[in-house]
Amino acid sequence: MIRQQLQESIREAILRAQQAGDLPPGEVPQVELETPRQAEHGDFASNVALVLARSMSLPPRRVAEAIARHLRLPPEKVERVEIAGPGFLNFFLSPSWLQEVVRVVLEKGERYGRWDVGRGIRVHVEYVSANPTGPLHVGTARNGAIGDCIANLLDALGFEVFREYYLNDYGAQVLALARSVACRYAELFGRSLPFPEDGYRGEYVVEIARKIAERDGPRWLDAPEEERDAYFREFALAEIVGDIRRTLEAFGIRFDGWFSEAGLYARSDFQKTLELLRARGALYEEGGALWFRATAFGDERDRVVIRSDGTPTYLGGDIAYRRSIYERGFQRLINVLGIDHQGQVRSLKAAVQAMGYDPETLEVILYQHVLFRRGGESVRMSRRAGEIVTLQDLLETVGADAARYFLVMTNPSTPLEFDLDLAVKQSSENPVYYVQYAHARICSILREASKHPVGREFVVAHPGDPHVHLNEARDLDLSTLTHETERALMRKLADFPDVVFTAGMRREPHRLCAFAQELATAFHVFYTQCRVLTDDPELTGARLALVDATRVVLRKTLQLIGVSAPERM
RNA sequence: GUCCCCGUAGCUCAGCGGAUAGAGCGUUGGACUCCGGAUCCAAAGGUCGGGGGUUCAAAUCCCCCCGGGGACGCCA
Repeated sequence: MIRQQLQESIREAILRAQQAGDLPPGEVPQVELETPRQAEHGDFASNVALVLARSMSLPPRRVAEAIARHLRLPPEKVERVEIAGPGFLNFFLSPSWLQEVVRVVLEKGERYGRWDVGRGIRVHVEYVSANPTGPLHVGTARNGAIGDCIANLLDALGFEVFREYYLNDYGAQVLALARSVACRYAELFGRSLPFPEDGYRGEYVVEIARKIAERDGPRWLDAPEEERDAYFREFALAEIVGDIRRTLEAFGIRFDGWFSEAGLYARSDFQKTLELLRARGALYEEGGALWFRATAFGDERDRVVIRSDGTPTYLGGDIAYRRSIYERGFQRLINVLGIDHQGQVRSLKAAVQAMGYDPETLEVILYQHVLFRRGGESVRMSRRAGEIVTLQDLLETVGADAARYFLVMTNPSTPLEFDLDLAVKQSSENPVYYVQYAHARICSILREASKHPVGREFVVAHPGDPHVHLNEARDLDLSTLTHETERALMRKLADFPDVVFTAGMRREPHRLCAFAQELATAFHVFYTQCRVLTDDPELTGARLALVDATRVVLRKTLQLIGVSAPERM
C-alpha cells in the first residue's frame, strides 16, 4: 500500500541522513503522511522535518532538504518531491504507481482493503441488546447500525468477530410483561385483572394475548397465578424475540449468538461470579444487600449486586455476563451502548478488573441519541406510554439502506437529528442513493460494454447471469489512464485500505460514508469527462479496468456500511 | 454539586496539531444529438460559542466561562 511504502522510505532516508552525518543522531519519530487539501501540494505531504527540526535545533527547511537528498524513490513510483512552505515534504506520485492500484484492486477483488492486524484475536461485539419487552424501537436503530458496522470493520481488520445480543429475559420487567399480557387476555373474555403498575400498554401486548386466546381458549383464566405468569412470560418472550429477530434481519443484522440472562441463573454462572468476587475480597454485606466493592477498582461508589429482597440487580447480571464472555475465550469485549448508559462504564470496568481481567480489554462505545423529528417537532417515544415508533416503522418508511447509511453517517459521539419527513420525502436525494447510483451506473457501463464492438473484447457476459465481468486485467496496458479525473479516481481507490484501517481502529464507522461519497463523486466526475467505450481498444480496456476496480471498492465500502450495492436502480 | 459528550455555512454534518476550514441539502445561474440527468459545473454563504494559554503552526491540545444534551439508584 502506497502510504506505508512512503512512510517507510522517509524513515529510511532519515536514518541514512543521520549515518551520513547530514542530520544529527536521535530517535526518528512516527512519520505522519497527510493528504493535502490542494493539488499543488502533491498527493501526500509529510511534516516530519518540522517535527525533527525542534529536537535537532535546525531550521526545518534544512532538515527537509537533508531528508529529500537521501530519499530513494524510483521514478516509476514518485515523480518528484518538493520542499514547500515552512518545511513540508510534498510527494507527487507517478501515474504508473497509481495505475498499479487498479491492477491490485482487480487482482485482490473482495480482499482488497483487508488487513491482518487482528489475526488470532477473538473479539466479542455486543450490540442492540434491547429489552425483549416489546418491538424494537427506533432509538436502538443507531446502536444496531453502529455496532454492526464496527463488527464488519473489525472483521476486515482480520479479527475473529462474534456478534451477540444479550437478552434481558429475567426479572421484574418480564414479569410485568407477562401480567400485562394476562390482563389483555382476561379482557378478551370479558374479565378484568388489575393492570400492572409498570405494565406495557402497546398494541403488541393485545396481539400476543389474542394469540394465546386463539391457541388455548379461556383455560388460563382460572389457572394458578404462578403457572399462568410462567407460561405467559415464555410465550410473550418467544413472540417478541421472534419479532426482534425478523426486524433486525430486515435491517441487515444477523447475530452469531443470542445470550439469555435467565440462563446465567439457570446455569449458576451468576453464583460462580459471586464466588469469584468473594474469593477476591470484592464483596460485602450491608443492610441485607450484597455489595460489590467497586470503589476499590476506581468506581465512585460501591454497587449492590443482590438486593435485600434477594433478587440480583441489573449490574449483577451484567458482571456475570461479562465473565461468561471471557470464560468463552474472547480476548476483547466491545459493547455498544447509548449515552444514557455512561454511568455503567466505570462499574463494569471495575468489575472486570475485580475478577482479574484487564479492564482495557473491555471497550464501551457510547453513542449519542438520535433525535427523530416529524413535522418540525421532535418525536417523543415512550414504549410504556404505548406511543411506539418502531424500527419496523422506520424500515417501512425510509428503507433499510437509507436508514443504515443515515445512522452511521455521523460520528457516534455526535448527536444525530433524523428528520423522518425529510427522509421519506427526499429519499431519492439521500446520499446513499448517490453512492448506489455510481455503482449501478458502472454495472450499466459493463452491460453496455458487452454489446460494444470494442468493449466486448474486454468483458465476459455469462448467459443467465446479470453480471458482466471484466476479463483478466493482468495483460492490460493501463498507461493511458492519465486524465486528471482518472488520476483523482485512482487516488481514491488507493486510499481505501487506509480508510478501513482508521475507521476500524478508531471505531469510527462514519469515515466509511465520507469515503463512499468521495469515491462516488470521483467516479461521477470522471464519467462526465471521459468516455469509457471508445473506438480505441487500449483506452477502452484501461478505462473498463478502472471502472470495474471502482465498482469493486464501492461495493466493498457499501457492504462494510451494511448497505446493498444494486446493479440497477 | 461532580463527571461525560456536543457547539463549525440558512439546515444536517465532516475536518487526522499543519499550508487558502470542507461536503450534502437549500438558494441562484449554467451543461451532453453519444456509455443511466438519481449526474456534472459555477456562484453566494464562516468573528470554527466566548476569552486566555501552549506551539514555528490551534477548529484540533490545556484552563476558565456561556449554551445544549446526558450520567451520578437496593430502576432497567
